[in-house]
Amino acid sequence: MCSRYFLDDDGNIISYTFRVPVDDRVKRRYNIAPTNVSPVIRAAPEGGRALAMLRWGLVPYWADDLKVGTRAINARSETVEQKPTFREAFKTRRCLVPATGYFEWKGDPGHKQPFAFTLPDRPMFAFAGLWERWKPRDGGDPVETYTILTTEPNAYAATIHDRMPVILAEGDYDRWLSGTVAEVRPLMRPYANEMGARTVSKLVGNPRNDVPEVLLPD
DNA sequence: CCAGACGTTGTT
DNA sequence: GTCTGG
DNA sequence: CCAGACGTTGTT
DNA sequence: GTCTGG
Repeated sequence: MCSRYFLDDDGNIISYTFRVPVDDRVKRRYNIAPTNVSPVIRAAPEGGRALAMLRWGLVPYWADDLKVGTRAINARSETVEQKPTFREAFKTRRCLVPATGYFEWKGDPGHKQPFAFTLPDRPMFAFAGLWERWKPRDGGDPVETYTILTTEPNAYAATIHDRMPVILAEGDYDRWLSGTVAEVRPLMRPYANEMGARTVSKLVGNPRNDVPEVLLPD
């Protein structure tokens, strides 16, 4: 399971834009890749929820550098409570990761075909995520990062891949953000409703290669 | 004891 | 920070 | 987009 | 400096 993307109203892949807090430039992306700063939703200290821009790839607070995060883009829900990298975040720093779809690849190495997954009844939805705050040893600005939980695939996802991201029901958002460990544990399960998957160009998601903005026909 | 890992997936 | 392996 | 690599051989 | 990988 890897990158997510955003669609327009017609279901075509589009770039999405957001303002980077650091320099206020407008960044345009076709796809979210590991290490990209991208939107997540957390419980706000003052109550309610807050959108924030975090870097994809969780870096635990005790890490020596950011490199650890490039490998922690996903966390297995089956082991998240035991793994040193994730267990503290799982207790108190959960987040929602918004998306309109995600890519998955299938096939032999060198001939892998990418597929775009969507939820027919939910134009936008949320993955279950965790976040962390890492402080550089040299006293630089803290860096906030996140990861996406994975689980076993449902019948749809299983046709393409052996894992899938944890997709939350809308009614479970608050529970995921603020519930106890016992309350959120049962939420980490395969998505129960219908999903769609379409083949897309192998160049999708890579802006450097003039990414086509439209899904290819089935 | 101390050094080293701490993770998931397997594409472009 | 904490666990594991040597 | 941006961080990171940029390379090959292989025994003291 | 430029290409690649995430």
